[in-house]
Amino acid sequence: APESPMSSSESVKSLTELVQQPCPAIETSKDGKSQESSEPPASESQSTTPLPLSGHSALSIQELVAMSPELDTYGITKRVKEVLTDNNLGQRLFGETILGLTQGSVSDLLARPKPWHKLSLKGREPFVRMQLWLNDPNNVEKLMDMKRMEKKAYMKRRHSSVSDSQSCESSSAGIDYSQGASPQPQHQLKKPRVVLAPEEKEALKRAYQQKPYPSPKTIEELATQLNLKTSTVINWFHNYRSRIRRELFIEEIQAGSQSQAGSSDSPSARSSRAAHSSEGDSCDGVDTEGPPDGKPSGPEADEFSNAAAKSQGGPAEPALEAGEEALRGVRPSERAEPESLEDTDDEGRLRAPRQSSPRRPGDAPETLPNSATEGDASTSAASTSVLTGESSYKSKESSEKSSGVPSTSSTPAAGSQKANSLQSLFGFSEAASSRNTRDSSLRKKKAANLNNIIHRLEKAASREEAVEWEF
DNA sequence: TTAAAGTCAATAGA
DNA sequence: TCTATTGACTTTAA
Repeated sequence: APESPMSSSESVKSLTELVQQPCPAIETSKDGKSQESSEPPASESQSTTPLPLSGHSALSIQELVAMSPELDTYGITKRVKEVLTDNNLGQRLFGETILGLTQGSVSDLLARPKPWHKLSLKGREPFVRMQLWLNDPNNVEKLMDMKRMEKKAYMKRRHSSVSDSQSCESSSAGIDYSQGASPQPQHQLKKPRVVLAPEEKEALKRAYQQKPYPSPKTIEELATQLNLKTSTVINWFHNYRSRIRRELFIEEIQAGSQSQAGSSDSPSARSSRAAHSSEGDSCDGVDTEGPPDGKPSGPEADEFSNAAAKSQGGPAEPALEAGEEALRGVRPSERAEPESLEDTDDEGRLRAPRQSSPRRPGDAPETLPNSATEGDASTSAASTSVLTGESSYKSKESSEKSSGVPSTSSTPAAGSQKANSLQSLFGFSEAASSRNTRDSSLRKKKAANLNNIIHRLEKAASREEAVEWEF
């Protein structure tokens, strides 16, 4: 792969400046950086990928990351996207050669960058690499070269394979994933990807709205009713929570950047209600960023759950419990194989439409997803509510959150601090988002924080451990 | 142990 | 082809 190590000595200092240019990439004089000087020093940290790392070799990427000043992740990704598109460079190439990430990861990263302070050391690495790359005056050129080389290699392979078998020596670009492993017994080892049907997703989202952190029991119920593996449901919740969270991050950033105008009203002052953008219900979930220390933020149970509870008469939780109760009987253990139940679906409980998906292999036959156990239809009042959904959406507003929660972080004190840092980082103030659309999401954030606190409290309580809460 | 964070990699769409 | 999405897996923290 290409290398462009800069003289280590300089790297240290230049790095800081390097890494912090917020603006137009490049321009940094061609000076020291970017000269392909040393290269062998594979460097100490083995873990580090032998990527270009634009210059420098004495320092491992981790070290660079560690000493890197705060970076504007959003700005960086924005610039990277520009440069890539302007030069017709693909994410795959960029990701593999510059970041050491796959295309999908790059796409995700560029589309939904998390704010610097929310990133772990590991998570900051790609951003530092991007910044270094942006500052490399020859960045585009190098990538273009890579592209050419790849193409050449591809052609070569193409030809040779024609006559002969296939000597896949991939391009020097390093695209050859050495999938060592066993060549032949590789068949069935791969299990097909599970693809959740829209209805299933909907059901899960609804469940999430009611309970972002479902109990194992609830998870079991969901899995059973949707005829999914428990692990799939668990994974789904994990993924959804984290994705919702990121969604929020960028929403905030964008809100801030576009509403520079206004406002300084405290987040809590929010009032107008606005419809929430996101697709249908999905995004609602909105969690929030958690406390500075990376705490998770709360689920957003807020609007929906509350609303649901209210509209349906009855607190969501209780209802849920009831539902669980009702569903009891379903074995919460291994359900690797879906026990498809013969029982049909009662009224529309949650329908897990089988047909549409390529579904998992060992999956159960076609029957419809069961409704929980038998008597269920009604029994699971809660589950019904959870799964059927209706309830929730509607009356979202019924409850105006108690406003007391300090935005963004679970602790007021920390909250303000955080707000500040956010502002400086992204140039916006939370307050700014008080505008309509953003409004609701911020409200949700607050609610999320509340929920988060509650969640943690419950957790602590269940453990009977002493926890110090600073609110 | 649990949840979050970070990624991979399959796959859907354009 | 390329990018976006997303279920699953791995690593890291608490």
